[in-house]
Amino acid sequence: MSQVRVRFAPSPTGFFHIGSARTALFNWLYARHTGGTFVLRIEDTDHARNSEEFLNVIYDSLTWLGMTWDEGPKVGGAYGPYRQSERDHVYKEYLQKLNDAGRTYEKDGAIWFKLLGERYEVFDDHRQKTVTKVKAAPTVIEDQIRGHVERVEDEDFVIVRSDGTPVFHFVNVVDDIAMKITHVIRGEDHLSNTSKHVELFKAFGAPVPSFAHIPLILKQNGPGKMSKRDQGALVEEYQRRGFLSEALVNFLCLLGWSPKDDSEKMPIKEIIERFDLPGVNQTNARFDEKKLAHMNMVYVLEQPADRFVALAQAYFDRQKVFAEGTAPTPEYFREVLLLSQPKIKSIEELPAYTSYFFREDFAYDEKARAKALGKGEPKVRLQELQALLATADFSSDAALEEAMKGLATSKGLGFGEYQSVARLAVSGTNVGPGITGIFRVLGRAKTLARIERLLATL
RNA sequence: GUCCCCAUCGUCUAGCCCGGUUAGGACACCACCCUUUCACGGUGAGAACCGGGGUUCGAAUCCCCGUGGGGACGCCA
Repeated sequence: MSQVRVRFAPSPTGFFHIGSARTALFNWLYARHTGGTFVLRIEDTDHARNSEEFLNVIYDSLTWLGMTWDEGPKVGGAYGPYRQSERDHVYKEYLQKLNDAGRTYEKDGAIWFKLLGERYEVFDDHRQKTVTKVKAAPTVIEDQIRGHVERVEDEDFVIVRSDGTPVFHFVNVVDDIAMKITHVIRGEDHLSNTSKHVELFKAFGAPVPSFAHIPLILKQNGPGKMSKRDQGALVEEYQRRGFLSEALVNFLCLLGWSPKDDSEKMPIKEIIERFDLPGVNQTNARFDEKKLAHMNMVYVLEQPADRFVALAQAYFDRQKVFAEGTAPTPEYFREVLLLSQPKIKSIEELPAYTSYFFREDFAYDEKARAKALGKGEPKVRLQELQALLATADFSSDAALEEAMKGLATSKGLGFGEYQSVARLAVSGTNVGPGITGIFRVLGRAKTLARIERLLATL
């Protein structure tokens, strides 16, 4: 059995698109599933704006998503170089093969690939000009996802531009041959190009790789496929916003592929085991950020404490949440985060969710204030709490809870009577972690000071 | 316009290949429960086989035609 070799071949445009990420992912999954090789090849043939910086966007995103490549830039391999801008000698050599076989000709200074068959002229009313066509037999594509596809490739096409640079169709096929690629897994937008590619493979006398054209990702609002300009289309955006890469990967896997039972959240190991080309759908999938958000929440909730804190720390640093010299101690920061973790859905809501832990001059939310102070005897409740907390045991949530419940019971009131005013006093809001947890993390001094601050306004 | 691909709840999908299901799950939405606020969680509801022909005792499932959606028609990749 021959070893599977797949490749992901992005062009460094400065963006790493969610659709590209999924194409990369399906290639990577297939390589890992089959024990094959995942090759990264940079298609930077015709780009004036082809800088290291743009390449780093690709490397960073792939790395962040956990897709390590076995051959390619940085890691090398037996079939390098892996940047097309460095492979001119290979293209010259292959062009010579085509010349020798009599399958090229020059026209308008460019080199064209000559299809086999009788030529005739016809007026193309879409392009509004007369074109030369070829009476060619249909090209057959046996696609692993689409099945048997036939398409007539009936026009010669340019393979080397008049400025001497080779075009995509040519370099793509040449590199696939030279790099011994066995499976071409790419977006369905390339299906129509495939007949050109197959004809080139045949002209080279090279074995035609197995094709698998995966469905496209459609934009969530409006018509058409998702493009770089669309909201939420860039991988780096999710990275910046503190999404968990495992969540994004898991979500992307489910866009166009299904394990065929009801499994959704799966560790990558399991996805690798279960992923296969025949399981890929044929229908385009609409990107749904709500479902991604849900997947992300599921992953956020189950993060081990250390990783959760590290992710949050990185996010706070990137967002410069704390002004110079105002950062809390790591111990305090950690306590606040662990108190919040079970309550939130994403890393990015953490700064707002925890802001009152890091400042004494927080504002009272108007609605929360009206609600908490609007009924009963808030002032009396606060005074009772003040007295209780002056001597209460702050060492655990349970101890504080017991004390507060005791107070409530002794006054014949519900826990909520104290909870709502206390929450307003210590946080200025009516949402947040359990009140006793807030007390404990804040500590006695801050808690009492905050109650005093609210009391002073009544 | 030509060619290619596709078609199950609003969305992602299972079921289709090998016809017989109360057409299943998840997200979202709604209701209720849990509760110490807010989340989480639990329970429940509503929600789909694009249309028309055919084949068949029987069609989401097989075939054809429409329609709809997507893609490709560059000296871009």
